Amino acid sequence: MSKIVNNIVDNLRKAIIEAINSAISSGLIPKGDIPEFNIEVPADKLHGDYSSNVAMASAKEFKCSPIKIAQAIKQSINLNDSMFNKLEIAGPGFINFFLSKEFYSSIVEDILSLKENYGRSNFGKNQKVMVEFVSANPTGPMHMGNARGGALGDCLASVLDIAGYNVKREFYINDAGNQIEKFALSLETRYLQIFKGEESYPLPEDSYHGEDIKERAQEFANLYGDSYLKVDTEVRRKALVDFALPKNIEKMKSDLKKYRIEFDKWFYESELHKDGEVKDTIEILKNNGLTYEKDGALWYKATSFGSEKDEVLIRKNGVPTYFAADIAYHRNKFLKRGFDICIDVWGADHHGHVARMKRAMDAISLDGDKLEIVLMQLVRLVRNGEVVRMSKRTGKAIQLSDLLDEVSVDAARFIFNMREPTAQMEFDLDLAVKQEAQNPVYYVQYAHARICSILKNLNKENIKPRSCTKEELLLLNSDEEKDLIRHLAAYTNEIIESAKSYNPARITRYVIDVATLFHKFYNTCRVNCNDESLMQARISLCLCVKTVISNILTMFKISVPESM
RNA sequence: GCGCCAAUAGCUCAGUUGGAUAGAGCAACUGCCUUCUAAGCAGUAGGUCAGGGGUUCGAAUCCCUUUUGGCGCGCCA
Repeated sequence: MSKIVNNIVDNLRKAIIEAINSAISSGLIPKGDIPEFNIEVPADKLHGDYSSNVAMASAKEFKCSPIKIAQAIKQSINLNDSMFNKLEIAGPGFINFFLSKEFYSSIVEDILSLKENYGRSNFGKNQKVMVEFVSANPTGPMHMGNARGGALGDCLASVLDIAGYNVKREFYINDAGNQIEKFALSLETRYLQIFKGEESYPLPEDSYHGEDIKERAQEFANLYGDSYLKVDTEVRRKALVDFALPKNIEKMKSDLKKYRIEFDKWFYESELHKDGEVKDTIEILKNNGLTYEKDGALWYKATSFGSEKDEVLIRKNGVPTYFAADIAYHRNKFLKRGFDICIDVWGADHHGHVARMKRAMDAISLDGDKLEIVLMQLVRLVRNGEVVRMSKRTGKAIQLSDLLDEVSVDAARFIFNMREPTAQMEFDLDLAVKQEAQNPVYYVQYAHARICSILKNLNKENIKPRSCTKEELLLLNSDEEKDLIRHLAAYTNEIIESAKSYNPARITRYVIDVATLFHKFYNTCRVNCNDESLMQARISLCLCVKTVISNILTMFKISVPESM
C-alpha cells in the first residue's frame, strides 16, 4: 500500500500536536487540552495542499485568538521529515500546508512500483465481511431495483476487498414461506387453465399475474401433459414448484452472470428450516424471555428493543414468518459462519425493517451494530425525458434482462454507481446507450485509450518507457501535472473513505475526476516532446494514470479498452 | 395519525462529517485539430442552497418549525 500518502495526514497531525505541546511548554499559549480538529484538502489550491482548522477549533479551549495560536504553531512546528516545505496562516486562522516537490516524484514512483496493487490497504484488517445483495424473489424475473442493487452490492464488495477486508458475496433465496405458496397457487392455476380453459380457473386475487408464470406452467405441461390433473392439489403444486423454481434460479444466475456478478454462495432459506436453525433461533428468544403467545401465534417482544409494536414469529397456522427466518439467517452468518460484519443491500422500501432486524440481533445476544444495512432508493427509468415503466417489447415492467438488451454492461454498472445509494436516481436510457462524450463511462475509458495510443505511437518511434531518476520526475512541475499527481495520490484514502461509508459512488466520481485532470494535462503538456528527460517523466505519469484508471475499472468489472 | 428519506443552476447530481468566493456534467452560447485519439480542452452565462427561526468566530451542512415530494407502519417479503 502507499506508505507516503496514508502517512501524510497522520504525520501532519502528529506534527501539529507536537507543535502545540511545545508551544504550551514554552509559554506561547496557555495550558489546555487539544480538541478535535480537521486536516483537509482545500477546494482552492491557493489555500495550500492540506489545511487545518486546528487554531480556530482550539481558540475556545486556549482562550486565545485563532491567529495567535496559529502563529505559535507556525513557530514551533517541525516539518523537516515531512513532505511539506511551507505553511501559511490565512483567513480567520486556517493553517495551510504546502507540499514539497519531492512529494510529487515520490507518488509517481510509488504508483509505478505498486501497479495493480496501488490503492490497496489493510484498513479492513482482513475482517470477514459478507455483502448480501440482490436476493431477488425467485418467483419471478428481476427488475430495475435488482439492477441497481446488483451494481451497488457488487462494487461495494470490490471496494471492501481493495480496502483490506475478506469479502464474500451472497444471494439469499427466499424459497420458503408464503410467497412460495403463492407461487405454487399461481402455477397451478395457469396449469389448470391450459387444459380446462381460463374461464373455469380465474386467477385468484393473491396470485402472481405475470407472463413468466404462464410460460413456466406451459413448459411443465409440455413435459408432463395432463398427467398432473388427477393428482392431489398438494402433489401437483409441489411438482410445479420443484420444476419452476430451479428454472427461475438458473435464469437469475445467468442474467447476473451476464451482468458480471458472481456470488460466492446462493443461500437457500429452506435450509434454515430444514436444519432446525429457525426453530433454534426462536428457542433462544424464548429462553431470553422475549416471546409470548397471543391469538394462537407466537410473538416476539420487539417493543422491549424500541420497536413500536411486537412481531409475530410463528403464525397461528404453525408456519414461521419471514422475520423469524431472517433472524435465523443473520444468526447463521454471524455465529455459524463467523462473519465479523454483515452488510445487507436493501431497497429503501424496507427501511422499516432495519432497526427491527438490528435489534433482533441484540435480542439473540449478538451485536446488532455489526449488521449494516445499505438502503438504496428506487430507480426511475427515463427515455426521451419521460419516465418509462413498461418495456416496449414485452409490455411488462422493465426487467434486468430488458435493460441489458438495451444498455451495455459497462454503462449500466458505471451509471448505477454514480449516485449515492441513498439518493433516488434517474437512469437515462438515451444517455446510457450513447457511445459519446456525454456518457461518463466512455469519458473515462477514453482517457485510458488515449494513454495507450500515446504509448503505441512512441513505441513506433522506438521510444520505450524507462524508469526515471528523481531529478527527472521533478520536471513534472506544471499546474496540470501537479494537480493530476495530487489527485492520484488520494486514491488509497478514497478507497478507505468509500469503504467506511459503504459508498462505491465515491470512487466512480473519483475516476471521472482522474479522467478530467488527465485530459487537461493532455491538452497542455505534450508527452512526445524534445526534452528526453521530460518526455520520460511524462510517460511515467501517463503510466500512473493508466494504472489508476485500470485498477478502478477492473475493480468495478468495467472493460478497460486500449483503443476506442 | 406516527415514523424514515429527500428538497442545491433550466435538467441530472456533488458538496470530504461545521470552514475560506456553493461546484461538476448535460442543455445554451463563443473559441481551439496540416505534431501524441475533438469520445477532448479553454471560456461565457446560469443560485434567495424549498420558506422561516435558532445554535457560534463561521451553517447548504447541526436543532426546531412550515411547505412539497418518495416510502414505510400486515399472522406480506
